[in-house]
Amino acid sequence: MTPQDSHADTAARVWQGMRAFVLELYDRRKEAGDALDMSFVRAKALRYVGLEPMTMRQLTAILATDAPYTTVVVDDLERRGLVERSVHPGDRRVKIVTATEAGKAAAAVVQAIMDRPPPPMLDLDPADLAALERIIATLVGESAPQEPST
Amino acid sequence: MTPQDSHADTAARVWQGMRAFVLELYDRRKEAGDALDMSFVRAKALRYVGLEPMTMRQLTAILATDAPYTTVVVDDLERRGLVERSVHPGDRRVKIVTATEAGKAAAAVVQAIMDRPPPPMLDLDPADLAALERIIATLVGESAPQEPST
DNA sequence: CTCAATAGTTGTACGTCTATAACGTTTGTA
DNA sequence: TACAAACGTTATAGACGTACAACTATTGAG
Repeated sequence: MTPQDSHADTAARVWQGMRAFVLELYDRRKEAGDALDMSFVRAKALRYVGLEPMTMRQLTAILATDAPYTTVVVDDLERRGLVERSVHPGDRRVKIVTATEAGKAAAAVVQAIMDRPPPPMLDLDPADLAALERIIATLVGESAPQEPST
Repeated sequence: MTPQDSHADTAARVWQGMRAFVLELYDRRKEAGDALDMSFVRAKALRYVGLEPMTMRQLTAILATDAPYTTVVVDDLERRGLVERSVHPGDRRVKIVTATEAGKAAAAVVQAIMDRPPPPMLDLDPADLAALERIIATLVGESAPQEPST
């Protein structure tokens, strides 16, 4: 907060702090992968499929990869008995990926690791946490459309 | 905010929202790499070396990789004329990596891309932004020690 | 001086992810 | 019926990152 501190300067500083908090101090991606002995992309795929069955195409979009790699990932998860493929009733071209019971359990493990709030966040006093919740909701809500592509 | 909403539940929800904001909506790592036509790890290395010269060992710690890969990364940056190696005066085992002028310029590009605040953050009203700055400072400040290793 | 420890490099192997082309199957349309 | 489009798979090549072993040069302690 220097004398000439502009709104944009403050925003930049806040953004840097938030990035450091999420990416440097409490990035759980490695931990999630290690817990299931698989790469993070596979764990991420399983996490989403565990929430609800989806098509290969939808999964490809979530993983932000291409179709062939999604095949590889789902092949691997299927070999581990964590997901199953079935044909979409009504369009036999489409495959639906569903988590097995074991898959849902593993997905829940990933979810728990990712969602576990960092200690400093738990240490916030209730008023600050409530304020933060409201502001984060604003940020995320306003971001429905992805960032304009570069 | 359900009737039985606990502090921990709220924190978990806020954490998820913050993660989504940083990692899903405004992850700039790919953009940074593309801008310099190099992998993100190289861009990250350059960004830090651009701030201040450091030893290979320090750079290895920042990149969270091992020494051999740091050698590969610095070799590449050196081949591009973006950094230079020099011997540490006082300990000839140690090499100091310094950004050239071109390297500093490229580092600034990366820095600018990473630090550019997302539009929704700029759209916050000043009071909310100030509150957010204070809370983020608390979170990051309290996080000096890394998360207890798994 | 001797020797263990440190910093960095070289080489190798592997898992992971990206990207592209080609293919079979199925669908919907002309 | 013929044909273009969509969905998923197979195959391949290559960049990227991780991990480990072995090596040189240098330093500092005994």
